[in-house]
Amino acid sequence: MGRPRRPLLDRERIATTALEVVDEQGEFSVPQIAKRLGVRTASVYHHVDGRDGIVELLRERVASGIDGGTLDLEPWDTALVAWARSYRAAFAAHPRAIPLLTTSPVRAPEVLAQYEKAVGRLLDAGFALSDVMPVIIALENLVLGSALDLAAPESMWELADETAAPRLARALDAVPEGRANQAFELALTGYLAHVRTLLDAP
Amino acid sequence: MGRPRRPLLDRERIATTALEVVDEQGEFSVPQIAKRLGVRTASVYHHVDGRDGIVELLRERVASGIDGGTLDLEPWDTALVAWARSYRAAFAAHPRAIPLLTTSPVRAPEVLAQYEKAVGRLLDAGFALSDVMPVIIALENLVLGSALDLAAPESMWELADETAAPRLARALDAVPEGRANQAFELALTGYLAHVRTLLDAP
DNA sequence: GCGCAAACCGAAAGCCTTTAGGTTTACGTC
DNA sequence: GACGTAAACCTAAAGGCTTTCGGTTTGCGC
Repeated sequence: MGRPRRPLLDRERIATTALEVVDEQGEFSVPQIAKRLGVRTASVYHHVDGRDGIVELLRERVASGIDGGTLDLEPWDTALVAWARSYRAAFAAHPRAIPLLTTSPVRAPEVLAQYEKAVGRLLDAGFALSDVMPVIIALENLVLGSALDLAAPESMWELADETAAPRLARALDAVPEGRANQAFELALTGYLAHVRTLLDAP
Repeated sequence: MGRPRRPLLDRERIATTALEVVDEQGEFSVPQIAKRLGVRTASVYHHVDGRDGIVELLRERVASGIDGGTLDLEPWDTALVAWARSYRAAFAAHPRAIPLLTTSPVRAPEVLAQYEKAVGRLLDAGFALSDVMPVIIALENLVLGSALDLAAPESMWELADETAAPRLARALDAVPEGRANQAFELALTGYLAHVRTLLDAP
């Protein structure tokens, strides 16, 4: 067949298709993506650094949904919380992709720029240099941990044997709607309150 | 060859070997485990429900490192924090296994019993029924998020281009030792402080 | 117009997971 | 103690996946 008049593939289309497949199935394979794009498997490898390269593409694509503009809000704590919510929302938009992405943190250039901005906001707010990274890493952990919760099937929270854990069963019944959001907001509130105290006590 | 005089395999040995492989390589395959046990690949399938069954075995094995006794400590908040630390420590003992396990929460019977106990402690402490699960889920998110951080290679935190993110680079330099622990403790402290306030404000 | 590089394809190696069917041994029952 | 059944291992094989290699055609710069 040879080279086509117009390219059939590029990294954008591969990323889009991969995310499509993952959204539907929770996994993906290179042949699956190739088939959807009407192309042979080997061709994909000309644009992407193997399967892991596609995962990295997914990571960047999903992370591009984070609104870095939130970090410009005033005051600094409003900015931090808004950023955390946007961070989590970006993952929440593709729940089935989350397990693939959380294995290593996002390190795409645009996201790194956001980290740089976040560090700046914290330093300007008066945080000690040695406190800044723990504060940010803790936030990242919070976001990723809560994101994983979104990826877990609802059935994980249905009890097989109610009599073995009666109080757990009652507690579960009491929280039907939006449990994931509620847990995230709870942790976020506590986090922020504690972070604020770091400013007063050097 | 036929059936051996003494069984060569059982779920215990499979779990132990799988964890061994994962600790070394960060992944595992059924043929790898079979080879280590001096057995053919197909034999493993007689004891375990496929590859996913082995993952579940790993989840249970790692979770068995959680000390449920911490939940008997007094007062309730001491118990909760000790449980969280033990929970995370169990994962930290096998960092390379974490990505395999965090995709869905631990739901082994013994761990479920711990959840039941945790619910009991919170109810006895006076928490509203509808607050209990969010409090516990948030704790779980905290633990899993921090565990993922342990699994990420250190190189993830080395900056390729320092000039592009000068303040981030400085902040990173200021936290060389035990950043993961520090972030976890920070989030845990904030979490607990906030959870305590739920008791006073109904 | 020519040459080089780009973009696709076919083929194949070497993994992996899983199942099906055979063979020998243990174990409970009569 | 004999016997049938089920357990525990095996060989074999299907079918999937990732990745690489070399071939073919086309676009593009000079």
